[in-house]
Amino acid sequence: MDVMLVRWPEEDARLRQLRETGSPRLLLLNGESEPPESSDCLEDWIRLPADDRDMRARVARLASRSETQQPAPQVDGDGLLRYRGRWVALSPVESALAITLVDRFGAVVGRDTLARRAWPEGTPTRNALDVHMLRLRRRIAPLGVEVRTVRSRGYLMQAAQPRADAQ
Amino acid sequence: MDVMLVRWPEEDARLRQLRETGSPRLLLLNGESEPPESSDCLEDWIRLPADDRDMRARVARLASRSETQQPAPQVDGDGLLRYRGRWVALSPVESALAITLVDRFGAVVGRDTLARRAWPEGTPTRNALDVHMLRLRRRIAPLGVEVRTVRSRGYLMQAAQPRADAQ
DNA sequence: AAACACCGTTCACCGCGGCGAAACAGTCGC
DNA sequence: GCGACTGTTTCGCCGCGGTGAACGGTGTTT
Repeated sequence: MDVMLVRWPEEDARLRQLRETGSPRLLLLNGESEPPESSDCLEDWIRLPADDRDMRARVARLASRSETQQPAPQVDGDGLLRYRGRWVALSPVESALAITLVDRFGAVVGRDTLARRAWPEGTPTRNALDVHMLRLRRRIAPLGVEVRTVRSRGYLMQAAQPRADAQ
Repeated sequence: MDVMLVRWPEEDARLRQLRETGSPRLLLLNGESEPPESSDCLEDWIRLPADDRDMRARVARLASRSETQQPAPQVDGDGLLRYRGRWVALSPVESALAITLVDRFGAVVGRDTLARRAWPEGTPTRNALDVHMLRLRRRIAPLGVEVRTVRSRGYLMQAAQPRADAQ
């Protein structure tokens, strides 16, 4: 993942967004600004004007860290979906769906596969899966994970992409 | 844990030792030295001569990281729950519950497990556990420790986190 | 182009049960 | 007797699973 450069404190809004999505970021401090207090391992800062080698070294270090971080969420035995140090509790049905999606993280999982995992005895209604996918989406959104629809194919879980219409 | 200051590259031997033990460390680069390549979250560096605020900020960040990476409280033989240098006294029942939760710090512990530890002879009532969990929560809150409910699965003890619903 | 079927999203609602929380009461130790 | 500890009752919220319905986009048929 690319390391984002953020002017600080000018681009505070952008910084918050990057923190949400867990993107590695290097803050470029202007003049006499106080360094930020975050202890996040994917955040670093440097004071301008900066030596070019120093900046490259810090960018490289952030990039290395973001690579060694496990990119896929995990669902533990207690129905907790963990991602980047945070977690949310899932309901039993949501767990079954999430386990299947995490298992093929980044790839499409068919609706029939999901339905069989969630209801081995048979799907209740046509709508049931959709509703539970909606609930799962909202539940995991705060973690920066999203479920995308692939029409007539199924669903795909991935790290949340920054919204294009973000304002 | 205290952050160690290391002159670099002069004190290279000492740096290796600190890396071995996992101590948080700040490298003080002399003149034109190349920055080190470690991506360890408990290692940082700064080029001399350095602004005093900048150095304090980096030391504080390393200290914060080293603390949050070993966040498990302890319950001693006298029913004292200790965390980050502070403590609170627990009642016998609360101790039994806290010991079980600390043992699986950060993971879910089932209600039945907790009930068996607290009352080996048999649980008094359904609600007894709830009430004691409520009391334990209030007791340990001042230390920055919280017990989260995972519905229909059990309870989970962890370092108190800023409320996620505040936005 | 208009009509249509298909697919997926979202909302409102219901029944059930787990859990939170307050209030009260009993017990024990100092 | 006072305070800490424990257990019980009661009330009520809210999470969960399921259902029906309204809405909208898409591709196909006429």
